[in-house]
Amino acid sequence: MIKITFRDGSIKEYPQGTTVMDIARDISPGLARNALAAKLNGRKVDLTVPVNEDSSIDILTFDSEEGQDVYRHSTAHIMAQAVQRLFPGVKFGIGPAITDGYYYDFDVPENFSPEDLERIEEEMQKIIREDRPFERTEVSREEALKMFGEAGEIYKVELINDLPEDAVISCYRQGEFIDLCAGPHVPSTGKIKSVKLMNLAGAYWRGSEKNKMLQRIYGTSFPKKSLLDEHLYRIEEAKRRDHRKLGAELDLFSMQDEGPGFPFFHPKGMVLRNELEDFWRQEHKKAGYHEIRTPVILNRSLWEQSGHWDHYRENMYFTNIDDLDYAVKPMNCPGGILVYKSKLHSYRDLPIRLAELGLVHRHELSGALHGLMRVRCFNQDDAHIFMLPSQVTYEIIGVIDLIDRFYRVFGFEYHVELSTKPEKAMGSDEIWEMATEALKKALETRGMEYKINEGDGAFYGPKIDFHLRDCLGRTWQCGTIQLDFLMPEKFDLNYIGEDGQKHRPVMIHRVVFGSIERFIGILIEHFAGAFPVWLSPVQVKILTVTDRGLKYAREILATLEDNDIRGETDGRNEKIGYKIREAQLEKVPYMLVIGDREVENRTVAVRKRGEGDLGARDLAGFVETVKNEIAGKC
RNA sequence: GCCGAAGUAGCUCAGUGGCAGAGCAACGCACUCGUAAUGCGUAGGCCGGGGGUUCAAAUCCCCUCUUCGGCUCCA
Repeated sequence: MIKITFRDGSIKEYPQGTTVMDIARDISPGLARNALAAKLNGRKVDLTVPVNEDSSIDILTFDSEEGQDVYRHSTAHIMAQAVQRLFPGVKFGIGPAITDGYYYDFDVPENFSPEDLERIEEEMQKIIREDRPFERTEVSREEALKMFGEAGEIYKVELINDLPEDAVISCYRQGEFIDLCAGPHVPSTGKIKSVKLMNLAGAYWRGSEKNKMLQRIYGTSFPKKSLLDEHLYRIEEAKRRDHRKLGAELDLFSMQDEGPGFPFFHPKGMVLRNELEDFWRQEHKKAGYHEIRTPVILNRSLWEQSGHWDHYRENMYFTNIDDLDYAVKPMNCPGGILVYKSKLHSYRDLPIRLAELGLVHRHELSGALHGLMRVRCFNQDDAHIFMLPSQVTYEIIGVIDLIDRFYRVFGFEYHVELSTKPEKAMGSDEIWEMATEALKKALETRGMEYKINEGDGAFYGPKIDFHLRDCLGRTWQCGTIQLDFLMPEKFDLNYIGEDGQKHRPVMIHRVVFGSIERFIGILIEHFAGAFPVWLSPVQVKILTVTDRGLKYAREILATLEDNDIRGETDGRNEKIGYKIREAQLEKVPYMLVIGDREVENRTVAVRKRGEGDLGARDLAGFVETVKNEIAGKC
């Protein structure tokens, strides 16, 4: 007998050689039905493996991410099989599970069409109905190379050759289809219920543009139709909230052919933007920052000195003035540094926190542009903190607190990642080590959990990234804190210490919103355009029932304006239902319906977005309510 | 930048070689109306741009720009 330890810590005995499936069946028929694969002593395995020694077992179902991965990966194999049936001679790339689905890369002479996807999906249904078992075989490297080599599977051969010496090479077969695969897989193709092919895209073999472009088909699958429907609904919802669509509908901003990647902000977009910036200025003033503004175009020599010329040139724009080379700034730091250097500093002055809503330009690949989320010019809510080495941890914690305060106001949750030295980096390993440790220490002092991203830092220093989560569960990188021991060196920054000697300050680069443009894009999608009152371009819309209400409507508007409430009047000759519908589509938080009754009683009939008709009340009380909501950033 | 798709009225879209269309929006007129679309009428187009094929091009071919979906990159 062998002892099996379950996830909950309970232990049970089984005869040696009992399969994982048998064990699942023994626990409950329901679990056996839902079981997809298992983790045996932490290693993912098929349900068919026999257990020969005391082990811990975790049965994987669709409820866990790992279970979903197995499920989707098996679906990817089914898709590959379908493609092989319909397109003989296809060569296979890779076909992993990804968040919410899977993909498989194919090398086919002709590009797939949307109709092909339908055919492939139908063929997949057929394979599922055939309920073919997934069978695992382990082969030697030679056998594997021979098998895939003879089949002309050049990509698989490349993969096999790149496997480490000691790797166990396994293949999975379902029916006539066999694929190189580490597994595990669901027991049989019939286990897959609802499949859907989502879209089609080109993708380079191994992600390198030096390699051949393969055809990638994305798909997803779920054990229940209702789950698939829910997923499709979420995608629809994301589409419905697309900031590019809402941005046009709500007249916030536009993109023009004359400036690809350079957004145009319209009056209503500017209201939103200015609210964000006002809030930002208030908070930064409170946190001890001083605002500066530095030029957009600066001399080449500055960029050579900062290292951007060597490390960032491909993303920069250049110009020539009076026969001298200039660059359009892609970052604000050199400008901030020049401000610091413009006078002598005492250790008593430090830390100096210089904030700048700086307009930067970066040459992004044309294919990467995406609404406000990926643009070629944007405003960073930047700041550079110059400090004593002894102040580093305290300052970093201060920035973390500031960022935390901001995200709470918008109702965003977030997580933190720490990025370390990249390949293209300046400076010695020792400096990087020191800077990275300082960031870790700040995170740990504040008791924050974090994930490490090896090699993902900026070229001048390691960084902490803040990833916020929107209401659809998507994450966006916004805030970052980057520690920099290098720029102070390059620019020979110093301060006069207690000893009267020059010393080198340490520098932090940090942003909270990241890019104002992108943050606005995120807000649009997060709120589906229905902004909280304090951010709404129009906070109150006054709707007259007949033109007898016009005079009173103007009085109301004046009162709103006196109270710093953004109002608008709709006095057109239209039915009230029509005006309400329009204001509703504009997502205005409050409407005031003004008919004869209101004119007579000097009241306003309030209609609130999302709640409907709230009835009549006096104007002063309504103004108070709205003012309080604005002040409370509701 | 690369692969694929698309670009027709302000918006959403129809129009596959023979007179450029619809709905919504806009404008005009009538209706003075109570919580998500009143009716009638009018106007609106270099069919993204350039070149070519053709008696004839929104439509076929070439180039180019932009957008969209990906790859890649990142705030």
